[in-house]
Amino acid sequence: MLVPYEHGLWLLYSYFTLSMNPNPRQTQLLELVQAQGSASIEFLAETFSVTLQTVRRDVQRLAEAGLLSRFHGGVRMPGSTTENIAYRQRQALSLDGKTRIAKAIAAAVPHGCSLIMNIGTTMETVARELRQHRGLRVITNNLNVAQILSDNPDCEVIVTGGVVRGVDRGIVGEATVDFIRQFKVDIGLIGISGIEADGTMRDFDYREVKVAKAIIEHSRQVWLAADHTKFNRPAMVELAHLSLIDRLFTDEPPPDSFAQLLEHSGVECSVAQDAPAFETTLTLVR
Amino acid sequence: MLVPYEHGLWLLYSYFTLSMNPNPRQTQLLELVQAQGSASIEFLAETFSVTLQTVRRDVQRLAEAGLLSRFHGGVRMPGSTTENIAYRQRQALSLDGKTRIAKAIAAAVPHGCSLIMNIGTTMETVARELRQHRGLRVITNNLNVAQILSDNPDCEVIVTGGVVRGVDRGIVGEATVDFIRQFKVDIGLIGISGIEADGTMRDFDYREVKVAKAIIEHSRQVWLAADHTKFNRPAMVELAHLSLIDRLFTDEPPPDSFAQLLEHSGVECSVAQDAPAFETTLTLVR
DNA sequence: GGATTTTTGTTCGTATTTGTTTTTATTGAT
DNA sequence: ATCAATAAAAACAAATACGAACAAAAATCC
Repeated sequence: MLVPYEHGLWLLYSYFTLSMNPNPRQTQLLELVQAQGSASIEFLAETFSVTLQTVRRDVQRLAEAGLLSRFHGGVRMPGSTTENIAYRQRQALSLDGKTRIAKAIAAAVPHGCSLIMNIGTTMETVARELRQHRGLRVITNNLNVAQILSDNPDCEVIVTGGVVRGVDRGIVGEATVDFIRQFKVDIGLIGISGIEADGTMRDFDYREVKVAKAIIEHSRQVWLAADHTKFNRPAMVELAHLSLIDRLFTDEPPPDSFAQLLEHSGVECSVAQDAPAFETTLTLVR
Repeated sequence: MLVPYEHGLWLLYSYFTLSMNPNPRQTQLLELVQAQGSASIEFLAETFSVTLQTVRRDVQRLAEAGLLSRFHGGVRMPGSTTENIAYRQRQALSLDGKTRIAKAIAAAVPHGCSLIMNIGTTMETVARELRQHRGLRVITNNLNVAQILSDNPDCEVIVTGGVVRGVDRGIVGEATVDFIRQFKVDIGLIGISGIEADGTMRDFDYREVKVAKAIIEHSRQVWLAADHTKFNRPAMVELAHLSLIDRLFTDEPPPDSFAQLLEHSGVECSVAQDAPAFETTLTLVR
């Protein structure tokens, strides 16, 4: 089953293969790998007194079921590094557009103001661009943003409390929403998963939507960061209508239908298009 | 290779080229660079007993995936060039002792229990050792700990809300204390700046002391991690007396005066001595 | 018991990784 | 600017690991 994720990436969810009936040896193998962290195929074959081929078959099935990850020569525990890697890689995708948006936002943010920033790779890029700003006060539910900005000694970083989501190091949940409600900041910066043709902003995670709503309520101005892939991209959970947004930052001119909509909704749209020469050298194209 | 022409197609393509399956060596290389901040190609080649070319290949892939940045002659952590050098160096300081303590603590922590961990380089090392644990629930005011443990998909990480301190990415302040007061966990793990001869634990930051006090109050057991440099080390703010501690983990037998004191205070003292930390981390695959 | 399905072992062509050598690129100092 | 020293990339070869196809063994079903 193909499920849209972000930036046009598709995740392959195979529910049927995910459920498997492991035999005793496979169960033991799994436990052994969990105990040791990783193991080579050869070691496993010797341990269970079977052929390399048999171990490979076991390992293949267990890996298909997502119970462990394999590498050339052996297997290791799933998740840990790889999930994070996937996220980092996603961050590297269309980095050029994100960086342009981020630079535009950073240029528009005055020194010494207060911000709220939510999750998403775009926000992390913005954080990177804000490292040179002076006297900022930033509230965020994104651990990566917090980490990046805490490098800036002249920036007060406040993180919301709550449960950390492993995939993107975002903090979601009631505690986060309650925390945000304590403040009223100059600018709320939000990233988003998709904007529909009628101007409805949507996201995939309802908990993150709650956070975003709280941010909108507790910011004097709301700025939206959305690269061109976000236009007309479907997402499940309704967040709010575009009219609640003050400014929109994007990397390419939005489709005509949106242009009218933005004007009608009183949204000031900034298109960060042509990158300066030095930026293009950073383009990640291989 | 090719600049995106049809967007979705390029994304899919780059997703596959960028995705990598790190083998244990690559994972450890990454961890080593993360721990030390940077490393030379030559050092890495010697550490892992492989050719310079092999390291270069590993490094190239990791760099392509955006997991580290390379420079002529070596690699460093990606992104933030303003890495907090002083703190990283402190972490590298007596890393061996810290790792031994961390391994001992990790071995003593049962699967599936709840923890609170406070700030300090030792706690980060403990977090690293806890990545393979299952079913943990960890509350921390240390963003680095949160980051490390959020790699573990089977670990619920809860960060306290509040102002992030730039030097060590610790979160201090009233909000943190209030947050901790909501919980009661199995084990409270605390690191500390110094223990005086009379058994008084002290720290440099009064706000962190408040956090530590809250942790002691809201943990069923309190374990203290303190390497040998902490004994008789003066610090300003009084935290508590040793008698509130249940277990002490250290890397060298404490001075005689402390041995009696510990016995008298009912503290179980575990000395994690000569365990070649580096070797064990490098022999994951057999 | 015999037929059928599943699992395991064997062989072989292919792919991946690693080391070696050669060529090209960077760096720092004349 | 030029040159030597060093690092990185490219090209190739050897070793090793992987997957597919098929045969043998074991388990399951009637």
